[in-house]
Amino acid sequence: MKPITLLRSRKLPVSFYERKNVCTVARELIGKVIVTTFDQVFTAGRIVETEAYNGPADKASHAWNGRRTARTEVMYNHGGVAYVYFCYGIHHLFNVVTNIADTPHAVLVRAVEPLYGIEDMLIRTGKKKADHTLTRGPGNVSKALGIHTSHTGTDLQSDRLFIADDGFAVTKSSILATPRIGVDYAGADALLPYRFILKGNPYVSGKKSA
DNA sequence: CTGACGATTCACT
DNA sequence: GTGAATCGTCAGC
Repeated sequence: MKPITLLRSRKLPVSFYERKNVCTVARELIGKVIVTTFDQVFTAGRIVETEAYNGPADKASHAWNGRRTARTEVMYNHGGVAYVYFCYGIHHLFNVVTNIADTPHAVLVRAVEPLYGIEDMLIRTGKKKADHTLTRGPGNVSKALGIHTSHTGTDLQSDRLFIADDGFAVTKSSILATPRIGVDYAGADALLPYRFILKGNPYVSGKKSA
């Protein structure tokens, strides 16, 4: 079976995303495969780094204190849709909405390990060779996979953008929880261990994977 | 309408 | 380690 066909048959169900603990979803997304087929180009990568954003209670979240604006409206969907937004005038960041409708939780995908379509990722990013910087960091992930802010609100049961379980085994001890990156403004919430990484994977962003 | 700034990245010192 | 790039979003007037 072709990889794309196999992956399409193993999409994570809506029930995976609708669970109420956003950290559980963020942790379990480690090792799963994110797939895009925009413009007939098939690219996929294994998720090796995520961050959880715990809705109204989380000062680092766009939905902190119940903020609800045109941009964040997508987060109030039920779990299992994409939330993509534009940052620093340059970068598109890809998130997965979790929990039930009206509870604006989300998981940011910060890094993946390229699996398919590496040539196309090089074209999209303008890089010359496929090293660990290709899909390290949330801006690069979106760029390599061709994800754009226009994809915000996309249902992850779609064939064009989804996440699948290809059977890759991740042991609990190989996942590490650390504080999140770039959220110093969030005060005490910046210290919460809401970032999950696959220990030792070269695509994980930041300095040493501690 | 205006201004300040960000869930970042990359080139350069 | 430091700073520029670059523009949509949002709070405040």
